[in-house]
Amino acid sequence: MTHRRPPVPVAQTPPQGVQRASTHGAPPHSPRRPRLSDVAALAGVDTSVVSRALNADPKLLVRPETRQRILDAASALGYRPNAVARSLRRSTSGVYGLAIPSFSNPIYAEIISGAERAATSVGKHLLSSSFTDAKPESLVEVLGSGRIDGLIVAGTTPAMDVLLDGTGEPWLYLNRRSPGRPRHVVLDDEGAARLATTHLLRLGHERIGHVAGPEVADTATRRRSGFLAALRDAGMRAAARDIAVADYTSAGGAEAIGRLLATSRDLTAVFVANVASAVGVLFGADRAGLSVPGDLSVIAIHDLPMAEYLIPPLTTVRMPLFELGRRGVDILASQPATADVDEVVSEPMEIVARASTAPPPRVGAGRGLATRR
Amino acid sequence: MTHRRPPVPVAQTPPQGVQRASTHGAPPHSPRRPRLSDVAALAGVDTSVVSRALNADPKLLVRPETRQRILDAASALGYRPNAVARSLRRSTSGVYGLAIPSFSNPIYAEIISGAERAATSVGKHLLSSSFTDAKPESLVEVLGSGRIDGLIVAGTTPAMDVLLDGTGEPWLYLNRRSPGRPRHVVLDDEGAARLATTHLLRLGHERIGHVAGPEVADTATRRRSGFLAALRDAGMRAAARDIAVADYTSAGGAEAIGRLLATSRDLTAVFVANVASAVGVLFGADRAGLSVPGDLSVIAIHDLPMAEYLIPPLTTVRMPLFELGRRGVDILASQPATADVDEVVSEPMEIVARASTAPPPRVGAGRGLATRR
DNA sequence: CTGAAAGCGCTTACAG
DNA sequence: CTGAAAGCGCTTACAG
Repeated sequence: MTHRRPPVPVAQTPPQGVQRASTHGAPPHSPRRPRLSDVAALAGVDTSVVSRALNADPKLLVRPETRQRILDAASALGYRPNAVARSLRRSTSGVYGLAIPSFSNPIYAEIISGAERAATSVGKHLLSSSFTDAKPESLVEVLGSGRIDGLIVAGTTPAMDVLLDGTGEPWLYLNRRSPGRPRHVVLDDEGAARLATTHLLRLGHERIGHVAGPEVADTATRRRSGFLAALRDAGMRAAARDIAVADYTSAGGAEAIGRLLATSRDLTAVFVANVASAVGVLFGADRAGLSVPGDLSVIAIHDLPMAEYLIPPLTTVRMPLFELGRRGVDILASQPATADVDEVVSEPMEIVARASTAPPPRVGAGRGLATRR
Repeated sequence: MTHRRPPVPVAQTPPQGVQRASTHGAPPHSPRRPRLSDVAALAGVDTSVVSRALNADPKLLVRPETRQRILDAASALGYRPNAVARSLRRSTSGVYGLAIPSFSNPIYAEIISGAERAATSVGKHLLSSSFTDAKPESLVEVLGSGRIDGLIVAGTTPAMDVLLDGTGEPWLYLNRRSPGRPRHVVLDDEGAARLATTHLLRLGHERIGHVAGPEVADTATRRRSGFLAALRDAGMRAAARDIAVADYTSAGGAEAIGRLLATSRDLTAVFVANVASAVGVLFGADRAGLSVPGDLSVIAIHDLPMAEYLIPPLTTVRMPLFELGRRGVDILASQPATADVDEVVSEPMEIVARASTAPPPRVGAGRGLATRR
């Protein structure tokens, strides 16, 4: 029987009772959880044979009837191996960890989903945690504690690659580059931004603004670069006032589009760095009396189930987030902790064209600039 | 794994090599992870003393200088206790698990956040997992494996309370009632629905519809009850055709409001079972040519950061989700696995009044039925 | 074919 | 004040 004690912090020690009363002669109908030795006793064999039989060790030569006796005994007792003991012995836990800043950003949902799928397919568990409360050191501590076999860190956080390296265990940044030795898988955010911007250019837009993500986010930097590069390739350039920095939230997006419209009144389209901001942009445009896409086209990075039901439905660039999570786990499982990893997920990104983008208003038609001035 | 064998007592002191070894060719020599015995050897004391010193065992009487030597040795070696060995010995892992159907539903983000906070404050970790891929049995297996000290199950899933009970470990349903012996903490979904409906009644609405959640969801049932009860209290009743069952998604919400408007043309308000559906309802109303709230008021359960930036901003009932997660962990930590738990989170719910609700259109004014068909 | 033994890295009652 | 010893529940090389 497992002893339930009051939760204690690391330092402790109420002088609790003995773990288990006596060494031998466990009561037959004890509520104690069955162990390997209970199965062995019931089957009349050694624990080592039980272990190998239950683990289907191919090197175990055992009489079919003995094997059956073992399996019967295990199921009669409801035996479930103690994963902790196994982990200690094998020095591998069968668990990968994934850490993100917060679960409230919906893009992580898809990443986790891909990571869980990959973990399942390599026979591991994936357990996730946010570190809003926990300091980065606590993540390092978990990775170094033997509890998990590897850690994926997604999203913007204080850099901790050096600390993580100190554990000797494999870890990986997802969609964020590691400053020191390369240990990351990223999406082609620059390409996605190019794709989005090019979509607007092809529709005929010539004055395109950008609602950017926060400066600290690596993804924001790459998306801004892609935006600028696409304009450059088209022989255009963006003025500094055509870019408003926001923070990947709806509130920030609403505020940023307000600034943009105030300073760059002739914009006919805006490329928004993420979908949450874009919700705010749609709102801000509406509040400013602009019709989307009649007066202003809006496109954003990342798709969401909800995007299709915004007013108007939002054109987005769908990114291979699921695949990103999957690759993360695959690499953890297949590459040594010391290997350099610098990979871009190759799955295609695609424009999900919805109603928020359209050709620019013809000059002189519709609201026209007058509306804004 | 050669690193397990060599008991060579070489004067190994160098703290972990943390340098960015340019791993080209020769794999960098990864020093074996320091164990308790390494610290003991360096400090010149027994492992048992080290253990007690590092764990700040109050019963340990040790000379200050010895204690300091131990702490110095531990930090010189970069010693990090092996949590697996500790778990095996203490038969407690210091980890709680939380399982949900999917991370893509944003309400879980807040629940997880509360649960993580509570776990931190009782000195435990909280690790989360979805079981979209994994079968319920795999959850049971994790709970029964000694890896975690308790499990919280949130959201609609196949019932597995009997299986969970079989592990002897504590578990808890969150916002979902257990069919057998009570082991759940819920929100007052019925009260929230009453609150929302009453809000509409107070605005003067007399024809109120309901976009419900899926029949299988316990929360959906409770919200529908609250809706009906509030109407009843006001001396009204809802016809069956005033309720459209959806599935907690935007797509379902859009579809449901379409059905509702087709059959109950005189509705002036709709109570939507969750916020994702409400996004679809706003969309569907707009598509049907109705203005919100001019023609139709919309209110939904659960608040979201995005709700404020929908068009129009959505009136919601904010639920104490954070507190729900927190209570879950608190109970896991404080109640025995055998205790009955049947609790409603007592923190207040509140109406977040935004622009999607208003008094009903005056008869003869506004769109009128003609607009609809 | 099956068993005995060592040991994974800790913690803790007990002895001195 | 500090150490020796047992043991948490497994796995696995080795022996018979």
